[in-house]
Amino acid sequence: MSTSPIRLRDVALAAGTSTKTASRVINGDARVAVDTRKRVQEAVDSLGYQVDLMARSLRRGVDDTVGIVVPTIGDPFFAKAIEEIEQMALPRGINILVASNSREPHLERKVVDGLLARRVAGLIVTPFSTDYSFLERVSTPVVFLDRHPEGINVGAVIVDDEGSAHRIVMHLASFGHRRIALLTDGLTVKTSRLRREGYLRAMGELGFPVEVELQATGCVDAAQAEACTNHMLDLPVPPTAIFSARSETSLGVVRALHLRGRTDIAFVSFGDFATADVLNPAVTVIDHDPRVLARKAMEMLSERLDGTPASADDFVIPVELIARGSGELPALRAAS
Amino acid sequence: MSTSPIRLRDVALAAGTSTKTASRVINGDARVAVDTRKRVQEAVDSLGYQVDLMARSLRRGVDDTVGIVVPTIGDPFFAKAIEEIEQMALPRGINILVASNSREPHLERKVVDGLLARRVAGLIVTPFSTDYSFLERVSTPVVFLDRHPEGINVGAVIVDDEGSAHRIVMHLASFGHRRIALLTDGLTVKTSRLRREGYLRAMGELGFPVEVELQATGCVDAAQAEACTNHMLDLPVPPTAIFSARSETSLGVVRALHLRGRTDIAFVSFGDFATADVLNPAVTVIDHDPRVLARKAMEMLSERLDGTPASADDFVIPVELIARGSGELPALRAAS
DNA sequence: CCGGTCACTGACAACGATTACCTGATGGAC
DNA sequence: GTCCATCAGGTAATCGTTGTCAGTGACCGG
Repeated sequence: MSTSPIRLRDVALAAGTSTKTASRVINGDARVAVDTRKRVQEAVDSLGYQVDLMARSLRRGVDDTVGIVVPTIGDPFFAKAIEEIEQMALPRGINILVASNSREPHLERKVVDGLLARRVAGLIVTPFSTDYSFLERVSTPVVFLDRHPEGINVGAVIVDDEGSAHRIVMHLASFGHRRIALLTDGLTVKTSRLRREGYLRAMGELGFPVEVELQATGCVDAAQAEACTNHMLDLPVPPTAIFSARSETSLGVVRALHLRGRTDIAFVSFGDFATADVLNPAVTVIDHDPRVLARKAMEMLSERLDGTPASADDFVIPVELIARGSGELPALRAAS
Repeated sequence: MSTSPIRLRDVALAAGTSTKTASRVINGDARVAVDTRKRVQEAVDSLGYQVDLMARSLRRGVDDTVGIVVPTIGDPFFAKAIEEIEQMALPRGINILVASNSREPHLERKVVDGLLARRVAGLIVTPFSTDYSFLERVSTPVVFLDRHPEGINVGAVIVDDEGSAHRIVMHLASFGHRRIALLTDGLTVKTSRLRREGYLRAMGELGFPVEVELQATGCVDAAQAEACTNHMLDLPVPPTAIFSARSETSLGVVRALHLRGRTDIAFVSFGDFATADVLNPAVTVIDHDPRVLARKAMEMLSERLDGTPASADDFVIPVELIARGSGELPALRAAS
């Protein structure tokens, strides 16, 4: 059976002090006589006292937690980001509340509100597609991760989506490709839009025709990406190169290319994934490390939690193009 | 700037009732007159009132949260499990607190205590290697995930580790393999021990020699697994088949085999991974779906939260051997 | 020897919601 | 017409901790 919980007053009683003094010891207040501190400390140890964080948080007005909102927790990208944040929070005694908006715009607001009702000390959010201006009324510090939100101007940690996408297309073009296909998540997602813009700009600059049939802009998961890839390969004139704008969709593309034995088609992925360098050919990617983004986001949030004046500027993480082979395949079957 | 927060008394004032009545409405108490209820409801809506969950939890004694403890959040296996739990918790208005023990036995207790201090309603824990008997003094419902803990007899959702490992070895043996290598995580991890036991039992039953050099029992991550695999391939008489006891280590094995062009070596992975069916040869795995485990764990926890008498029995999830090719490669280079 | 710091300590209220207990009505049964 | 059950709703206590403020000696300079 459960032992009755030990409260601060039990400690105070055992130590022969007031609860206030016991509280002071627990919170490391210097103004406590050495022997009093020792008595309280002993009482704490022998009774096995643990602060009731619920009560503390109510009294203090904030909870020592950071809320994290991502579209899907299971996505390795976000899972790694969450891990990084948790690792940084742990030593500070901060716990993390994880919530997903399940890629549902109508849930985003609710999920964030739920976290705020818990009085989280701070929030790290990967916006999906909601207008986040409602956060302006809130005093809780927020940092956005991977995407800049709509309707509000606060700090976000991002990468140069548009520029990197542009670079990928240029890279493929330098190997002779003209028919370059694009696979993205739905365009309500800001990163998808930006990456597509980079693609379009590059195609325009190169003077390549931009064909609708080479753009699959609604691949929410690997399965859909696989289907879209298959569809493209069945076109009368299929693409000679594919640019997948997300790791998750890349898995689908890889699956389609390998199952159909079309590994002669060039391929670049925006975002690395586990076996990218083991496949044959190994997959060329834009490095897009969630840990790096997460670390920076948590640093920014920590500053705000410590009351440091918050710059609302975005922080852009540099990325790298890692050429592994699949992105350097020549366009053998000459451009149409 | 931030609007002053709306409290229950503001709602009560606006609705012309006492806070108690407002509270009743919010908590769906039937004993409230229809029009009173309506007035309160309107006040809530127009003021945008949100319950302060901190205060509510203090009063109630428990918080509507479920704590999850895993070794590493970034591991896709656990990430998927967490996702599943979150999905189930969301509609019940339950938030989840995620913490990792970072594979550090000395952190396990601390992390769990931290969650308990938060008065979580329940816990789902994947134990690493600590004695969990301290949980017996606690009244918080706990369900263990993937591994049965030491020192305590409560419900756990697991798979038949020993039996499945045994099956894998038998499978490989049926294709002529005798020199079957084993790669596991550290043996302080219970699943590793059990899978190794299954391996040893099968080898014994088959009358195959069990060689120390064919057992790498400390592969904590993919990189180490890769190194161990390379080491084994360099043996005078290398193995003809490899059994990796964990998805994470499988990635390392795959990497080594592919980079060295030794895809003629048979391979079976305990646990599926993203590109397993795309590789050449596609990787044979024991299906070990984190979502299925997580769903069952959350169901068990929900029952306990609802006060249903808790059976402390383990629940064993059935698994399947998915033959994809790599596990069915014959032992061409005849057993020594 | 006195006013003034300084170091330490405790009583009390408050955080915001819920719960135990209580008060008046209302209404139907007898 | 009386009485009890039932319903609506209010009052005050409470959850466990911490901030505010007051207070007690001890010690110091003058």
